[in-house]
Amino acid sequence: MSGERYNPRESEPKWQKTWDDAKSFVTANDDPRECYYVLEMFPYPSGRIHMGHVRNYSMGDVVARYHRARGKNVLHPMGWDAFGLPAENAAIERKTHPGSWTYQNIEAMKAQLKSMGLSIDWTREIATCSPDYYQHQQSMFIDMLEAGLVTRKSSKVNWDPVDMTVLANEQVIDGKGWRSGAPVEQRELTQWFFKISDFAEDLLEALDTLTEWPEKVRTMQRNWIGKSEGLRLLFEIEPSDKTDATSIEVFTTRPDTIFGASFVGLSPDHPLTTALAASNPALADFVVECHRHGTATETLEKAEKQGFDTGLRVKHPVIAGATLPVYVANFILMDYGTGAIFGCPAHDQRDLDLARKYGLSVKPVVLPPGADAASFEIGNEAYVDAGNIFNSDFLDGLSIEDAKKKIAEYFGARTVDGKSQGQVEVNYRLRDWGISRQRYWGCPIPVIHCEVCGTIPVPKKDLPVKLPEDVTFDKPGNALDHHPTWKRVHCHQCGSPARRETDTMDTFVDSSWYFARFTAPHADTPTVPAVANRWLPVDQYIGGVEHAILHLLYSRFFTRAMKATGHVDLSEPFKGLFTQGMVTHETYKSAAGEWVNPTEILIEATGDTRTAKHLKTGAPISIGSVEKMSKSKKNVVDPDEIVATYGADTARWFMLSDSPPERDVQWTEAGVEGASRFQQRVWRLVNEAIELRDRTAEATASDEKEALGLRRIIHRSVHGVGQDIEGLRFNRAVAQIYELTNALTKALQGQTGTATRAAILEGAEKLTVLLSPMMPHLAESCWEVLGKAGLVADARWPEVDGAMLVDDTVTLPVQVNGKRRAEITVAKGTPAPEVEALVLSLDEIVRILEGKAPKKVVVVPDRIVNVVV
RNA sequence: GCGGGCGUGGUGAAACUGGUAGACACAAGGGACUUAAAAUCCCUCGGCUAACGCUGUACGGGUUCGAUUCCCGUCGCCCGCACCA
Repeated sequence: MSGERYNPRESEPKWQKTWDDAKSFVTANDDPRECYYVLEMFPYPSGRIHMGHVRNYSMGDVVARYHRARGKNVLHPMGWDAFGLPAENAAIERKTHPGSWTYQNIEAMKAQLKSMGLSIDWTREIATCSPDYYQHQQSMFIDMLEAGLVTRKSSKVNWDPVDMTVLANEQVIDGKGWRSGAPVEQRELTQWFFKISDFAEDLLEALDTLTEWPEKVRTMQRNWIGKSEGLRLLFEIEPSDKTDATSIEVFTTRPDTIFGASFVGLSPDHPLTTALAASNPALADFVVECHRHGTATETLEKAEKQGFDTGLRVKHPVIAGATLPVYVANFILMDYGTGAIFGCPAHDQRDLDLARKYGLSVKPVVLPPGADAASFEIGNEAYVDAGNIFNSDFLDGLSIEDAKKKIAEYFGARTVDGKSQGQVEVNYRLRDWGISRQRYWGCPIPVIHCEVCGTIPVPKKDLPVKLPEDVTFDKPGNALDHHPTWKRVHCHQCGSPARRETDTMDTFVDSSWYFARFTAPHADTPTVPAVANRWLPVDQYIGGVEHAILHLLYSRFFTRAMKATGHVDLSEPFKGLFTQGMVTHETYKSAAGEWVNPTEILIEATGDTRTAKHLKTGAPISIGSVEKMSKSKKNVVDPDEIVATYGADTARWFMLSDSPPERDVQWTEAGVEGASRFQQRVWRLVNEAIELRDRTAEATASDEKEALGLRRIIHRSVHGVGQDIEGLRFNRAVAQIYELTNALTKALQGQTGTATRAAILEGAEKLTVLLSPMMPHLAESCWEVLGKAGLVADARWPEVDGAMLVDDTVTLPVQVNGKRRAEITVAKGTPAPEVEALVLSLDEIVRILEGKAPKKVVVVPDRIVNVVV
């Protein structure tokens, strides 16, 4: 037995079947033990898993198996984020149905995930494209519609001309569609929206309660919500024949600078601009010009500030008799605040750029600390920092904060057009979540448009509104809309002809509640609240940081909306969040500059230099930088091949070793081989250890002491590995397991006594359990060899003997002036004066002191000694 | 520009609340076993030095008996947001 190498190809499928047959990972909702819910972000069924999945699911599986070993009732499900555009694209390319393509991919990926030996409860598997799932989403949509959490409104939307669909603001990155990469256009469409902005304040404030989330993600969400407090302020328009409007409302966060105002600015999309442009062709041209730049130019920041003088003037609200010009300016956004501002060039860079260009006045009203009020001037840079107000009549001398308060009170007490002139207001950058998508492969929005009754929800008894099967994709655009009959219905209320809504929901809706559905995946209601409330929030959620805003913010909103409609009784879906790093690999290029896959090349190393050549042609290949694995750079490694060659345990182990999980990890051939070697080492160790049982032992004097030392290491490892797994420091857990293995291997070589042999056997057994969350198949094989009953998958995490963690002696480093010169071993807790005396009698210290008395001796008991001379 | 993070050997990295810098692994070099290879085992491995030693955690200062860790400044890299009034 011991001579045989461990063969993962035989053993891994065997144990996977054993777990399946024993239903080892099926979780019962009525299990009374403490619950623990661990979830990895579910995958899009692209057809193949990649190394990023291997890393993600390995981490989740370690957490799941560890907590199961700690005696908890663990929920660890898996499903498929199965709606979305790639299926439609595949349908066009291959003339198949998006559904059949998707389900084939699911089968293929499921087989791959199963080969990884994950402790997943597959009885809870869900696919969001199944009516079993999306009917509940439709049902909740209706609940939310009735609760006033959904609206339909006409708005300017981001239109992706390649995917021919609408995108949410969050899905536009650098002016391009997040998926297609095409420059996004602006269009006016009637859309369905979730009223996420109603929850802006709550979503912002609750971030503080998410203490187990990375600070980075919380910051990103905070910025995205973008809260700003300011003042809505009315400017009176001087009577003019150009307009009937009597006032302009602006939003400002700097009302303290009102005395420095030199113009009022309007967005090119402001209603007043539109009205003025109707009778002013030059202004109309200017607006068109702004739009051209607004969408086509990516580098908005570099675009020059431009303005157009409308000829209107407004009364200066605090300087009697003064008036200000009204400009339309290209940098003012319609969808923030009121779409109008007042410009204070001295203290805002954009305003300053505009003022310099058109010769408007620049009057400083905030004096930097230490500056001289008489001589202070603004050059080409606006002053935006702290200071005291000056040049501002009744605000003079106040701090910015105090001036803001005072001026708000001042305007609050005055009226323009019968309204309060100034109102304190909080603004958010977060917009409502537009969910209409003009696509077939998504969850149908369950409403109809009746000629008589208007837009009304489909009755719940008629759900699901199923997607038609017989669709064609020969025309661009929405196949659902093109379907000859699907959308034609009769109103369930009045019987009049009606039209089904042909928009489907953004796929981010699907992923906003799947974690709740997993708690009762077969229920005939969206959730079973009592069950969901018991499992949720997810204790540990693990996934990529690329979802820091979109998915995580939507899920937080949706959970609140589900709470408002009685489907769950909590607000925050994810208690602990962990964002893992990417998997990277070296890149390779041929002389012709084409990317080459790692499997096609041969690397030769001589000393420290590595060269590569093509496996077949022998042509030289240049080794490039380390990049995220991607198809385009061909630096991908296929998990299937790795599992076939080395086994799943090796792949899992390597993905957990070396790099901290939140950082990127580099996939290397040498690294995998190291992991594979370790697998064999453990196998050999366990097999050799077991032979000790059959041999007679000799008694030696040092035996007891050696055994105790070994047992200390064993217990420290059990303790440390557990701590590291709980803290998700998998790389350190791995390092500790290496140390334990090294110690046991060494002990095995020299052992002679009974006690040491017993300790080695104890170590082999505990090592097996420590290993089981990471290399579960190997651990089962070792468990079997050790002759233990049952499965290690069901074994309890070893108890730590607290006495083994504390040593009764301690070795203190002895420093002289902060440099280590000697060490001294004393009983733990030896008082400082005693230690000092011992240290001063050390040969090394006596030699260095040369008879002189030390200036000072610092003794930190059980830690360190520092002699200062 | 704003916000956040990071900078430690040839490489990935450890170092708990300020207390022996480089655990653990990879790579490299040397040796043992072998007809040979693979596998395995042993040794070396931050820099300078023959050695005693000296020096070293991006760089420059500071606090401290003692700093990878705390503070100030500089440089570099990464990520997010970006005309948000």
